[in-house]
Amino acid sequence: MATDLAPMVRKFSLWKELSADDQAAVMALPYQLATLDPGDYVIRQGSATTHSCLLLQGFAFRQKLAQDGGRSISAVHMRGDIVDLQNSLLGHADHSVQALTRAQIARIPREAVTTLAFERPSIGLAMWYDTLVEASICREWLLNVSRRDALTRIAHLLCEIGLRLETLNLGTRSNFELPMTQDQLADATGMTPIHANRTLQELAARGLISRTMRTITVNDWSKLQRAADFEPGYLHLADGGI
Amino acid sequence: MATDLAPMVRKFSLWKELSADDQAAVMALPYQLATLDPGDYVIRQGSATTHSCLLLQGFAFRQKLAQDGGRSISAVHMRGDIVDLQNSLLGHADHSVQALTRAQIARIPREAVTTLAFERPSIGLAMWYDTLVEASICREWLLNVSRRDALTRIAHLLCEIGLRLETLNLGTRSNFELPMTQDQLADATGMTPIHANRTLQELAARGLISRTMRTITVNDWSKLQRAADFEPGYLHLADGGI
DNA sequence: CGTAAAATTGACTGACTTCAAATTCGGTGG
DNA sequence: CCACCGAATTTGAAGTCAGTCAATTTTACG
Repeated sequence: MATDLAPMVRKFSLWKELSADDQAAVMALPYQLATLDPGDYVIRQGSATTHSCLLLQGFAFRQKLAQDGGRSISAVHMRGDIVDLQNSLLGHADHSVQALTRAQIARIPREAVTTLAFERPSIGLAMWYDTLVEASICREWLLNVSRRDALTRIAHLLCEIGLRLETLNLGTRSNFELPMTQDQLADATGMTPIHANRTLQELAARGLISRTMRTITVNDWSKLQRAADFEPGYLHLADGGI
Repeated sequence: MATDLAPMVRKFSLWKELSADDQAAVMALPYQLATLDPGDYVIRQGSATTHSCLLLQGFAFRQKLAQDGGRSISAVHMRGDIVDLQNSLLGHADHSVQALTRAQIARIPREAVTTLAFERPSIGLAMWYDTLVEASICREWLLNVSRRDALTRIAHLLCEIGLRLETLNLGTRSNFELPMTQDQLADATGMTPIHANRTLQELAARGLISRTMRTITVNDWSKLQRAADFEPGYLHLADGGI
């Protein structure tokens, strides 16, 4: 059997224990592989949705645009994330998803996903759970943008990304490669790229992080966590499942 | 049969057509009624979750607190909203839900909800869809707070609330009673109550709205909509279902 | 190398916040 | 019916965090 969809099984297993049968059923989903370059669209705001996309490699992000061109990045996605469960069940995409880096995805027909979800409740619950965790992260970002100052906002995002990369063995929380530009960092924290740049410098000046271009080294995790007002509960990484 | 849960059927029917059997199954869910005063908690951040709560009457809101006491309101809920599908499937509540006005709720055991969802896929899909629409609204709010100025932010929230009230026959989009204080309005739009107050005055000064205390009259809906950068697609009110 | 994108720097501006006080509203009891 | 009180709203003045504009430097990459 092809094991391309193994990251999906790993993701679901974070939320709910799956039997061997369930795991096999996930891996047996029909799919089409595709490779994306940075900036390529996984789905475009307003278009009809027919597929769910699993991110196999690389990074992606969700974004919405304001009338004046202002951009809001509402999520960053990593290997194993089902980048498009959010949009694909709704009739129309209310936002866009784009590749952040070079990325590989698997496109799965929408009906195959929903059918599987209801044939196998464990899988269905894991999917549902997954969308709820995304919503939880979105609420935390809303708090981040609306009630924290620039330094805290950037620090918070760095904590979240570091921790999530560590969970995927793509780095450690104290040393990782930031997969986004300062422009994107700014759009994810609701500030200008100029100020995002100055805030990164301020974090370094205070000794909380060291950095070279995209590499972030956290000098003292618990100190950064405090400065970031970062409480990882909202990621629901160790909730004990459903 | 008791018809207390009829608002839930109406809500689900927005997302997916339900058979008579399905409708009966929803109404037959076990529940306990409770009445809440303004400020009473439906669920408290951090606590374990055992029930889903349906809002039968009145208004409620979701909130999260920052370390420094700053509050972010991440959703406003109305009659028929399942206020706690978000929290109740996750092990721990990552945010609080409180009554905004005097309110009546029905508490439904979590297992009854999930069991029904998988016994009857139409109902399950409607529930899932409901949580996805909430996530969509959250992303729009994130854009609102992070990339729009104060005037546009407040106008946008007024448009959303007006439209949702109209959908529930609790007013019209051009004339409705705002169910929240200016303090709460400020926490939902990421600004200070002082500035929220001045922004309301500015909206009135520009002739976009008239108001007496909590009553909002929209003088020219399409003008307000333009000023608000309000595109109602994110509410998914007429997607044609799944 | 050469080029475009990304990062960085500097000076200036302004939208929103902060702090402090006054006024109005809504409900309660005399 | 009116006096009272806390909550909500409103007003004013001064301060600041972050935005804007414009230019320079560094980096990635063919």
